[in-house]
Amino acid sequence: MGTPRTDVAGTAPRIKVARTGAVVPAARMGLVPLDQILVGDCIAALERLPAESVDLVFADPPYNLQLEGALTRPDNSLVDAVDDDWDKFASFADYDAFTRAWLKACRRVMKKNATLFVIGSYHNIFRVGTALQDLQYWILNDIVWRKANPMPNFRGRRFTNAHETLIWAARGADAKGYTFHYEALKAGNDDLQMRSDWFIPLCTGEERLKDGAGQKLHPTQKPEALVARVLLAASNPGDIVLDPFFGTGTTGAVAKKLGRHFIGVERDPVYAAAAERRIAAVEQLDARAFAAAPSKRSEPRVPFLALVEAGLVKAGETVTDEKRRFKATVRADGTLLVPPAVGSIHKMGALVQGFPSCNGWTFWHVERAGRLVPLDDLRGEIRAALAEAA
Amino acid sequence: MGTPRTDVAGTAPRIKVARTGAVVPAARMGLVPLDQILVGDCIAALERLPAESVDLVFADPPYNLQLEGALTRPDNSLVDAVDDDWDKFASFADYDAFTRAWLKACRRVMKKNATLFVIGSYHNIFRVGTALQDLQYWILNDIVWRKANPMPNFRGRRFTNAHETLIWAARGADAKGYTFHYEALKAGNDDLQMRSDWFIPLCTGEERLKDGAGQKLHPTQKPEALVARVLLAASNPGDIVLDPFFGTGTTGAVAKKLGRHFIGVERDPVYAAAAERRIAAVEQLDARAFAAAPSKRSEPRVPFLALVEAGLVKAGETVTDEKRRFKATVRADGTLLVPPAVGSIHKMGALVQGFPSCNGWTFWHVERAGRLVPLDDLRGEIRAALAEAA
DNA sequence: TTTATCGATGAATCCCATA
DNA sequence: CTATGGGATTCATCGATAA
Repeated sequence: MGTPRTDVAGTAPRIKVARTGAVVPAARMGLVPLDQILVGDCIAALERLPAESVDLVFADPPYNLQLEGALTRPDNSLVDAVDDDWDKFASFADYDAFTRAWLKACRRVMKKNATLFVIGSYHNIFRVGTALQDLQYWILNDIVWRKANPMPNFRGRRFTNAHETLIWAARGADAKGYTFHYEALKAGNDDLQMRSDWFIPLCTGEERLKDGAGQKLHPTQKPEALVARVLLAASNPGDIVLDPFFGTGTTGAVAKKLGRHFIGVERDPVYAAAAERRIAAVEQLDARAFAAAPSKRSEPRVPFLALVEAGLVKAGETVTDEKRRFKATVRADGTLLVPPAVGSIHKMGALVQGFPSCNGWTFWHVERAGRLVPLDDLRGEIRAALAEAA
Repeated sequence: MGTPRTDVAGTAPRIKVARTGAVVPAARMGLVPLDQILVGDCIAALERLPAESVDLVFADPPYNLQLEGALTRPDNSLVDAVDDDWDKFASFADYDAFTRAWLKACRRVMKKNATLFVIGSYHNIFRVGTALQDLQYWILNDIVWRKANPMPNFRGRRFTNAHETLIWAARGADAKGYTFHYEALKAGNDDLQMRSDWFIPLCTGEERLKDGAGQKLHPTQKPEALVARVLLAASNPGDIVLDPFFGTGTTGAVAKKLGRHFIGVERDPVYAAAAERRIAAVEQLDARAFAAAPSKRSEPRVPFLALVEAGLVKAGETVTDEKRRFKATVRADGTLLVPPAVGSIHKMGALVQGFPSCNGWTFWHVERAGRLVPLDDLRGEIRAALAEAA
């Protein structure tokens, strides 16, 4: 992981993974231990982090699988199921208490516009979702991870359990400013909106961490592609991503690759050590491969008046809609005249159509070289000139 | 619906839909009102049914959507939202109380090996799942209904909400003898196990019931294909299927088609009357047609992002056209960078050529073993892998 | 008659910076 | 805090209408 960094230069609290298994003291209050793994209890570690300090949470909590007895394949080979102690809870009440505790601790640490992803299966996700709602989180989507290659149902008594569910939630209903790279996701998806069902293969092969005996090191290692899509969708380069159930560090590896910071919390020092080795071997991608793409919403605002002042549209010129059903006259002050009304390009577009609102940039057109050109194209020329000057 | 039948021949309690809106007395205790609609409160009606009398429950309860303000499409048309009184609850606590009451009433009526399906969205399904578990139901699967044609996200602030969730649960963990037509489903699915994600279109067109003015009669009518798959999977001909939120009778129509009996409970006499007319017009299919219908398989759409996620193209890699006149950089989110522009492989192909459109799959190439390979070939590899996995 | 175009619509928790 | 107003935002499908 290289040199640990904090948000206060030169005062890094030197928190390191404890290969010995001892729980080391976490960050001193007020400091954010960037790109580090805190070994120890999840809730205690979270409580030591400063409030409102992380931009995104990715959580892969214990699923509370209620497996009774061993599961065998048709050839009588044993299915290596999740039977670890950390996945055992005495009752739903215990699981709920645990769930609410860590969700509450995460919420305190989240910045106002941070969001949280939790992944789970039908064993636990309903309890997680209920807890989220009860704790005033605001669900934005549930997302289905459709597995390309799920484990078949060997007994033939149920549908193949071919998916897991992620819940994406904001800190509250009023947190409207969360990060969502809508345009980039759409562009990467053949120019169609990214849907709530994601088709991604399991984590297998080389990506899957193995122990010395060639056995899988962690029973539920998630594919990097899944975590990458989460980080690309809902965080920016330089953001801080918290993973309270760090495991073997998939979140850390993806965060480093994509130029995000991470904070990992992991109880098991063996997993934490494996995660540290794994992340140390990861190289960050070329910054151009993950830099925030320019989105229309983030582009500089250009008032219509600027087009008139630049001479791209002349005062006194007529603008029309695409089908020439409506027209208006450009005034020297950057307003439009639709006799007797005068107002912005948006207000006048809305007025002539009888709509409550309208995007005047795309609605109104001017004739150039015998063709109708939307004002938006002329605005693009101004923006290009601005970008060149900068 | 023809002649009402009961499980005690000759003693039918003559319960009929009340077109007047009055709640008619339901079955006398001990009798099961087959193929009839009980008009009135769901829980009261269920409590009048004999214990352990139905084989399957399909429930489509209110979702508690909690919609505020109006939503308009980009063309300024208004989205016809679900704003009915029956979907309004004062709080999660109220919704939970309602949910637990009807689930408890259903459980009493279910035979020992009966199962129950509930459908919902992220607004309510987590609360339903939690209630199921708390009431000692045993979840067998959660199932994702992937919508072929969901409504888009018009504001670009979330993922397209393209699915709903069904929970399939047995009466208890000890109920091992439930009906599941594993072989039939597999045979109807190209000899592949039926997975937990189902791809089915919305209920539109002719199937959608309309009122006199041509408007949809019910705001949330479910597609028959969805209900048919449920009934074919988890019931036998002659079985009794209970739907406590009958609406316009999709469950009844499908049950009749497939030779199952139904019991419907519906509060709204207008919906109940429409359901009765609808079901009366349905004809039972030839018994040989009851076998699971084969599902349509369409060639999967593979977005460019999938190639990046699979590592077939690396983030940061350069792509060029066949004659190496233009180049672009692949980004981790599946977009291309042609500084300073970022967009889909198609948009960027069009941009560099100055064309209005371009097929990025055939235009852009990557170098492999010293030769330029079109992206389309790499997409072919993904498709081949998908076909092999299937 | 066939094909192209246009309009309508679906369980939706759907904007945000500035004053 | 609220109010204002600029301006950003859609996919698959079905049916009616036009060519």
